[in-house]
Amino acid sequence: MYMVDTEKRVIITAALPYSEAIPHLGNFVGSILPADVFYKYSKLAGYDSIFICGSDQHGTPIEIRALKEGVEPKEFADKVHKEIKHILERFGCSFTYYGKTDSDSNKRAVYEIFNALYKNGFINKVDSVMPYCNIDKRFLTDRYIEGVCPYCGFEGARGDQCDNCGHLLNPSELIRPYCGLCHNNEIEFKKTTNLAIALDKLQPEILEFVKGRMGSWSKNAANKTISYLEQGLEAREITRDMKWGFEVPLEGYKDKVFYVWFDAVIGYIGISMDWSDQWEQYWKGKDTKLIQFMGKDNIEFHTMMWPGILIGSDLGYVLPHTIYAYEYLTAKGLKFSKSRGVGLNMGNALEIAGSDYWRFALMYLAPESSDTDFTIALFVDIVNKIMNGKIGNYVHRVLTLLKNSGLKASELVEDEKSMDKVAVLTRKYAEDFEALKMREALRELVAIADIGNEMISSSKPWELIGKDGVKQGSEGRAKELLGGMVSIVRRMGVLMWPFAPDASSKILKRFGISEPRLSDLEKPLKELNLEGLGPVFSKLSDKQLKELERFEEDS
RNA sequence: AGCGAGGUAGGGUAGUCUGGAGUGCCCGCCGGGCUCAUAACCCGGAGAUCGGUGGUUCAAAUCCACCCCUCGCUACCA
Repeated sequence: MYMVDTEKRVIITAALPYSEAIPHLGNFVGSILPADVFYKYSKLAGYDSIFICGSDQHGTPIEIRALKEGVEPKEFADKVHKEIKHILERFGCSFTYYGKTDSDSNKRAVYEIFNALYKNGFINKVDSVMPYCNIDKRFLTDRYIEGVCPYCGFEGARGDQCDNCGHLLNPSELIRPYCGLCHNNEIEFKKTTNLAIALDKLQPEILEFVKGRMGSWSKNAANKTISYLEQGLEAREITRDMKWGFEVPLEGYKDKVFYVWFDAVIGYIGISMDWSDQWEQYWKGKDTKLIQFMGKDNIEFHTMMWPGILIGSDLGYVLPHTIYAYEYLTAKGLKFSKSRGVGLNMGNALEIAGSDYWRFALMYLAPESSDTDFTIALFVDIVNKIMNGKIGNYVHRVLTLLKNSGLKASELVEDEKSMDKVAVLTRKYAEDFEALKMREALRELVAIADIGNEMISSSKPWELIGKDGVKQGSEGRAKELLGGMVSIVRRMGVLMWPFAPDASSKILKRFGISEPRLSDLEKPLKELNLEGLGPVFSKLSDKQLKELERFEEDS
């Protein structure tokens, strides 16, 4: 019935969270959550899919953060990695493997790819002059050199941008520059040579790749990429003068490390290597579809640089099939924060409400095509009205009716005709998913609940079924009505799994389903376990609301 | 400043590629119904100069031009 090619292998990835801090809800809904939801759908549909993600551990911010805390960067990054992994699991994410970029496997993958790029002639040397702090004995990235803004005279402008007037800056433009780390002014501009990937040489092949694939990309990713390509790509540096990272395996560059973006995108492969020996069947499989989710700030890395790396190294890895870049979930009137304790991050969100509530509400508002505001009022509405009122209440009232009727589920009759609308919505649900319109798919589920509730209202089953069973002579009618209603409960349980896995499992357990598949919907109803009936969802309590309000902006 | 995305009832969105009556959805609001269910559910209604101006067209939310506002990127944040 569902036109799914189960022979096809699928790799699903989400942009790797940077292991400096616990992601906030906006980060979560911008890549990992939709990726996880899509992965769960792919399992429902019967795809041979894997879901790969992990922590991005290198780069200057982590090195400096560790320095400040007086620990080794690796120790710091591994600690945060464990915290992120734990919180994502608590949010119901079912990664095939959640790894990290600072691993031996990823180092092997990076070296293999770098050596191939080098051999194939796509590695350039690039000379540049960079600020160097003679006290800290290190080169400073644009962010970590400060001084007076040449445009507005603001003291404390950073080398990349002035926070006061918004002007974009170069470090050399700063007046009276000083080191952003030790605040001394012993700055020297020194020459350094780094390695770069020759995206300019790879441009024709990247262009060809983009043209062939952009039909299945999100609009922002496709258009931005075309615009970049029209302007022409430049060589992009892949090494840095710092200690934390994978050292460059080339004579003359061994005191440098690979640039964090380079080993982060390759991390998708490196992390898969840590997962299983089967990794190659996926990454080098001819028919593998690579589907990648990310926030809009990550587009160019996935649409040009990453394909450029794969094309230039020519090692037989699959290129991205679908690139879906989410807009931002903004938090008007709410504090979304990455730093602990200050705002609503993934950790304290779970202390207020269970993961199902966040997953469902966030996907209901998922910023698929434009920035979307997340407010407490919206969250409360979605939980109380949609999840609790429509879906949870429907499940509960039908199962209660069934229990009161004393009828066995196996003797219920499903009236095909009354199920037509529901079947159409289920088909739309699958189509929405295939088109990555997951928010729409979730709305089909809500529409199914609407149909269920309407069926109950119009057929008035309480006239046939009392607390002590079905009224004399109404058994046939009761079996018909309950057949449709109960099968909708099962359907909602299955279709809800990607969005609210806990509640879904709770419902499906009654039907004896542990690994839901869309094909379960075609099976006749079996006996149900109606032990301990209770609400599937509940409304947010006053206590929960109070806790949420703590995260409202004071202004 | 350049490039990309977005601006649609009180709020949130779909529709825009491929022009055809302001067409749909969720919340809120108003009115009615129901009593199986969690003060839950169902039905009906009101509410929109489709960011602005100008243009093309028999016809524009949709196509073109210019302008305003929000977000992102601009190659050394990741």
